[in-house]
Amino acid sequence: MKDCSQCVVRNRAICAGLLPDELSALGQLGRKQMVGRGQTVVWEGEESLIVANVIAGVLKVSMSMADGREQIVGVVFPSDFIGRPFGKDSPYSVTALTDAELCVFTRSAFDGFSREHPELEHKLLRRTLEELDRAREWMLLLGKKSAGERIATLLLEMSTRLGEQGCHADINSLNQFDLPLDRQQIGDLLGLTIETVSRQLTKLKSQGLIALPDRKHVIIHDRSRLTQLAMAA
Amino acid sequence: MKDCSQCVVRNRAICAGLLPDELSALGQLGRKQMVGRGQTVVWEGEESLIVANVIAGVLKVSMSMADGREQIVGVVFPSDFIGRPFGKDSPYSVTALTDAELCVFTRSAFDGFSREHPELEHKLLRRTLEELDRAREWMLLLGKKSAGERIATLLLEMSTRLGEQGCHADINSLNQFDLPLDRQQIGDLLGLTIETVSRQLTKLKSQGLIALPDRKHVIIHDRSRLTQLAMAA
DNA sequence: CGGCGAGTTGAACGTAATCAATTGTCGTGG
DNA sequence: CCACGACAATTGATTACGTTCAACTCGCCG
Repeated sequence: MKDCSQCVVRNRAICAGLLPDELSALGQLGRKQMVGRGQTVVWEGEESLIVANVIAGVLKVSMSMADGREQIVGVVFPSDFIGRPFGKDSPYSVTALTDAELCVFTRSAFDGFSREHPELEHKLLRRTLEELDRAREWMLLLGKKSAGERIATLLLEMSTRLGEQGCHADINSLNQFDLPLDRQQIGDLLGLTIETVSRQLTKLKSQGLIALPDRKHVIIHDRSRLTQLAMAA
Repeated sequence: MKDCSQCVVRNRAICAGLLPDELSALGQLGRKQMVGRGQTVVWEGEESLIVANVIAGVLKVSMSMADGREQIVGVVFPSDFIGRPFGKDSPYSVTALTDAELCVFTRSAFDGFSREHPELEHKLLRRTLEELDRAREWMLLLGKKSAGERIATLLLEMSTRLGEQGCHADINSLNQFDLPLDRQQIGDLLGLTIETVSRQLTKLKSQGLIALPDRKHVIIHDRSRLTQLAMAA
């Protein structure tokens, strides 16, 4: 990779905070890679060969059962880190939900580099702790929330996480976004079927809390009521 | 704390691998604390004041909703690490399921120490990555598995995690253990009600796969069939 | 205009939740 | 040692939520 100093996620990814010479050394190890929507870059159960920073796009992290049932266990956005460092095999797959751009490292090179650069490991630790918090929050959703609560939670979560991306000229952009997931994927993320997802979305629409101009676009009209719905019956 | 060199979890906890002088410096910061069954040492939503290594006993990590619904998002055993470093508030509670013994640090002291000792942070990172793997595995369970599959998975998971504890003279100890959870807690961990937990256990018993001599004790008779049950319909 | 895939809507079903009653277990005190 | 009370667990009957199966609609592209 030529130059990290112009990277669009340089201030938010785990590379942030590295000294200039450290950054250029890391840059030598990485290469940019474009991945198309639907393309899988890490395979569940396979040897963990690569890790990467997400520069652009949205990807899903998923696990599946022998008979094909699939659970999405994470959604990653620009500046997030993907892959499983320090482990022989990857316990999950990573697949692009939109066209995406990655900054890819071989796992062995990254593992070695990070052991020699505590600041990088520290950033990675913080990120992993945050990811664990999110995973546990989602366990609460999957274990205890009703279908309606799940959908409301998803919309709010997507709103904030997509919102963290750019700096927003207007507040409205928080309440208006494109879902990077289709109905099946929403179901796989929430532990519901497409039919239930569809019905719950229709319900929210008919209650006037949201609008759905097209299949991907969401407009949140009543954020506070949606928040109430997300947290209690 | 006097002396880490005699600690029963010294080879397995994150302290393992520290140099002797590092270890004694860390030991100065920690103190042993006994906690009784049912006692909570970290509160969800409160300031994250302490972190700790588990020396003995079993504890649950849990999150709850405004109306009281509770989800257990983790179960921790001796040598495991608890608490939320590098974060103002703890997003979850930690409560003893059995009488337990902890090696407690103030979070601020631990945060500072670990930033100066990359080896410690590295161990913590590996552990956090493993915990994240487990959380995601559990998301698959909560999102996609049937009640029967969940119970089978739990029994196997408990068997192996309790088994990692001691070195076993005989193989049978893997197939025979005491559940540190009551039925309500099993329900809160699996996203089921006590009644469903009870019915599924009774079913496994009547099929001869397991025996339940008393409320806590479990004997696994047919491990392979239980494994099959845990993974597919 | 036709056909295909994604999404929505409807009807019937099934799994687990809920409500309710009973049994079992453990700790305490007679 | 047994009787008692309190709580945990089991079992049964009913309900409800989400799933499943199926038909239909919409938008898009050839």
